[in-house]
Amino acid sequence: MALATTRSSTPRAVRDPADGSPTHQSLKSAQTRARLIDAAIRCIVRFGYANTTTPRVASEAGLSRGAMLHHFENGQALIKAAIVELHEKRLRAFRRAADVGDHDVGTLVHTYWRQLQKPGFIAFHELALAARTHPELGRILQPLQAEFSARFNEQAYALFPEWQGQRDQFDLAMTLSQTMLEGLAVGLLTGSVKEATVEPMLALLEQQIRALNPALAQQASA
Amino acid sequence: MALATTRSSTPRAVRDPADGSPTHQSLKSAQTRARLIDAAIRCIVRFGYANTTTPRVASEAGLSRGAMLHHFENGQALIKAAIVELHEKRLRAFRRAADVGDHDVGTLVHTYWRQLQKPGFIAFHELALAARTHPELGRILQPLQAEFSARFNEQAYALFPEWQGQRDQFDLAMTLSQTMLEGLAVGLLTGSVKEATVEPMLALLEQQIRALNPALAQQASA
DNA sequence: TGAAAAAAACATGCATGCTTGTTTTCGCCT
DNA sequence: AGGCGAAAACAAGCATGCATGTTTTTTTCA
Repeated sequence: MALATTRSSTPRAVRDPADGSPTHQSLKSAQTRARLIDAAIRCIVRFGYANTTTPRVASEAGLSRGAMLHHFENGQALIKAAIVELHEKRLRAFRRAADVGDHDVGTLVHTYWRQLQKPGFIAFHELALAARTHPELGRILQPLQAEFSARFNEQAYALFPEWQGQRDQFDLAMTLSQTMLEGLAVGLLTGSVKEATVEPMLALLEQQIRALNPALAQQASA
Repeated sequence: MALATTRSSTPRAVRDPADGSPTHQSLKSAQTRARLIDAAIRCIVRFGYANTTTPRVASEAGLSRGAMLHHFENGQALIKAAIVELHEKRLRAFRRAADVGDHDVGTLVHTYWRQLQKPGFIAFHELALAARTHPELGRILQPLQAEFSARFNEQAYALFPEWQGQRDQFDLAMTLSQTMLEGLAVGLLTGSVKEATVEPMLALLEQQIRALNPALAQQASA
């Protein structure tokens, strides 16, 4: 997706009638848009961001390219929508994970790890790396990434009473977790890490987190 | 670089006369080839692999596109040469680091970390991620990556008497280091990690490595 | 019937490999 | 020794393919 620097114009959104009742067409339109966004994400995962072209996305969605551009104006608009969708997916998954009653460190680590195994992470990493050399993409991605990071850390901190009053240690543990787990995930993606070493790494991370908090230290580690 | 699936033909290498003495032409040719390879790597770092086109590389090298294709047949041959060059750079850097007399854990961690800060790592990561969706690239990259990994681990194991007889622990420490440091480097690249958190992370890694080896445990950690 | 959705047709730009042309260097041979 | 032919280094142009956005036509449905 070349992400041509075009003026972002008329965001051809679904417009219901004045009374707000969704018409048949507006429903179908929203549904088609969703199908296109999903197709875009699938393409990014399967072919990589660089090879995610408009004809491919359209064909993946089972639509003509013309129909696709009817809904999205240009490729950039579609990518932007896909990013927002991915972001919201991430937030939803985080909320779901936070709702789990069990706040054991090991469970948390494994939950986060499972998140990174999903296709969404691949797509995000593809986009994040592409953004390095594509300012246009960076401008879209950066604020969302910051928002997620802030919300994630804040919520997590509030969720764990064991860390109260040790914000620095907690932040360190969070950064450590993100770094290790994402490093592991990227390593798997690029083949520099073998599948068999994943579990030992998770155990090591868990152990390290416990070591950072005296209140957790006495609990057994795997 | 589209990496068209073309038959790899005549690897137009530099051929000296039978007596092996380098002629003026062969020297200049080798030099030009090196300039092209360097230009390719620079382009990958600056524009990303996907935006590394043959005209860009040629212009970066200060040559015409025709001249470039005279030396490299097609884009793929150039990329392949660039990968090999990067691989050898990595091996050389590793050898240099191993020659340092001081085998302190902290020094080693920082030395490895400094390696990952160099442009070569960016290029390698770009290529590794592109290889995920580009089998052609993967076939080139994979064996070199395996060779480096094996050589790296073997040499490092021989270099540290403190770990003798604890191969499993040692391998774990190596994987941990690679995962953490590469995760950190990628995090910096994609903006998901702040510069300020790097040093604390390195300290944490160092501490964890010491914890894995009783012989190192008594030494002070930062 | 008329507006939105979908499809098709169109025009442009760029990257790729290939081919042709020009200059420089090398080996050889009288 | 010196010039001649071959080959390599370099440059430029050509044709193809594909991705992009724009415009026009057809279909669908309230």
